[in-house]
Amino acid sequence: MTSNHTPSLPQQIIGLFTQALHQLAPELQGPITLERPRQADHGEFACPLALQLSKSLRRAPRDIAQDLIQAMPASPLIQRVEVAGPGFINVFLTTSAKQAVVHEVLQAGLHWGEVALGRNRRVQVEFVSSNPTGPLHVGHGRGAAFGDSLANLLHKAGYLVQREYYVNDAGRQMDILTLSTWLRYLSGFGSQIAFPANGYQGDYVSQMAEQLRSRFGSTLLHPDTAILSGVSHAPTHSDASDTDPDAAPVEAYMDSLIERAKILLGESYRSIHDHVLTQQLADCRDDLEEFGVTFDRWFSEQSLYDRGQVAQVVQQLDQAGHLYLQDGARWFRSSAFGDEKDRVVQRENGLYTYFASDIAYHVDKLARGFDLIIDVWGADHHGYIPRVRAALQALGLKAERLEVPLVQFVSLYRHGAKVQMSTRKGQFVTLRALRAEVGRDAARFFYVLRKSDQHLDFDLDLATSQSNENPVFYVQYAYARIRSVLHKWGGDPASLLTCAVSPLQNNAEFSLMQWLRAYPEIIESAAQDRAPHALAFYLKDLAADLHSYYNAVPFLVDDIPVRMARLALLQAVACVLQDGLRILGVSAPETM
RNA sequence: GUGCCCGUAGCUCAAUCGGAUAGAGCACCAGCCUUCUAAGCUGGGGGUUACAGGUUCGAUUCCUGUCGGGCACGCCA
Repeated sequence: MTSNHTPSLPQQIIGLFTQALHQLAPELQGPITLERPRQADHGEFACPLALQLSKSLRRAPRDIAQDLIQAMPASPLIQRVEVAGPGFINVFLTTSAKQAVVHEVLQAGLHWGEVALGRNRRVQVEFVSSNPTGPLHVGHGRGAAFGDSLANLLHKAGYLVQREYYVNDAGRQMDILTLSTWLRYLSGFGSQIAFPANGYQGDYVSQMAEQLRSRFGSTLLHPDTAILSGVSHAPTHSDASDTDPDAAPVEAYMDSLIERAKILLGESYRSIHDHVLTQQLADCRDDLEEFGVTFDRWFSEQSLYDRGQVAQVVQQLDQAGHLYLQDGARWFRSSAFGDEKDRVVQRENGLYTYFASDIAYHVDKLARGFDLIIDVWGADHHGYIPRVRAALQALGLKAERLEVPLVQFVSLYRHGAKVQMSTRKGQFVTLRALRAEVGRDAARFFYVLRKSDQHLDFDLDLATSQSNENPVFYVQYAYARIRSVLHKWGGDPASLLTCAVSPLQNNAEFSLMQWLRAYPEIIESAAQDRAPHALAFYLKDLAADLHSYYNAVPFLVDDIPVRMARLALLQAVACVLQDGLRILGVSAPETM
């Protein structure tokens, strides 16, 4: 890790300010920060220290700045410092200090940008965690792209990262999928049972029904009369409107069908259940792998029940006096821990709620010794965070270790109109379909191109057009151009490590060196803020500078020292582009 | 109705945890390939940061209110 050896250049500059501050006002030892000015004529670094001290010292910022400059020790890194604007201290580096970054990058290679933020602390990132009841759609794709990029980013920033997928294999949704598949299977044999309005209607259900038929033949068959015995009538349109598949009669019809299925099928019900679960998980895993996303662990919700962890955690809450009975259900007094109301953990019928198993899940995570637990959730779950925190607090656990970045919804637009999506009816654009249309690279880059908590309008026409409007091509093209030049040159890349960089003197070159210098800072702040989009924007900016340089200056010139220096700079830029794209899950093509 | 998030160029979005003259891309206008990839570059127009107050050296950022949008408010998961 680079920062463990010699102090980085920004750290050295901060050291100079620290000494100056110590001399000027020994009693004030706050953290000193550096900023990167937007404008080149404001120097390489700007320090707002004088502005911040103004209040406590009760003096004009510019006067303080002047004194700080006087107190700063001389340094071979610094050409000059000056007071600017309301009281900024602008730092101008010497030419050699600016150029030194090229060799720093080349020596570090793909390790450039590694920072010690994580200090080898263990972090778990749990993301996607979609119900295995159907194909992943474009909303899950955003969670996958964000979570994976964030995990890469945290790793780069010095954390030990584990990726986990929480499989909701224990709930009613799985029963609904099981029943939906069975009903499709039965209709293949001529059954006339009305398909529930809230059943899963996608083509993949019919495909799984076909699999049941080839695997189990007709052994899962039961006559309609036996199935419908005692089942409430299927709701007609007068009972429930089309727009509300969750209406009570619809739910009751579904529940009674599931109950009959379990009774009639016995052991076979489990076989169907396991078959559809296995199929959906395999499909999900393949889909994500093709998206460049892999998980270290797939954690089964059912396993929490099998090991008795759900019952145990409810018992612990009860013993600690945080539960009470009301209306036949068992409630957790979460309002005592900041939640807006109390929550049920065990229903009147004796079944635990999803909330109960989720408490057990988070207790299990904490017990596994992570210093930081990051749950990437859809923004629609935001109201759920306080109750999980409340439960962990009630159990005396370190709830502050749980962090929940929210990923906002994705709206699809086709021909300027919003596309309606419904998982049950199969009317959604799948992640797989999106990848097929725009490709993995464009999809992954597009997804992280805005803040995760910002609503994302995914323009299918734009994304599927394969046009140069898609910014991923812009960044990849910069990398491919560099590779092309280096290939044409044909020399030994190792020779670039030792060549002199003093010929790098023009503004385009200094600008690129500034960007290279900024990379570790971008990694650190993006990891700290859980903001992969900051890296995406950085790469766009770096690529823009590279393209500009490419058009302004010839590289393969006759002057050997100049040629070598410029190629060294290109190689350094390529390193950062390649590494940044890797973190975002985007390929860095040699040619385009 | 209550809570959370959001409102920045015609469109899609940034803005270094309160910093200097608010920046990119697309679209529009004018230029640049007999030399390393034109999926590129150079220049130009485009803003009361939804609105009104407040906090201070300084506000797109923090606080209050209004307007507008999204989401959530189950013994579903």
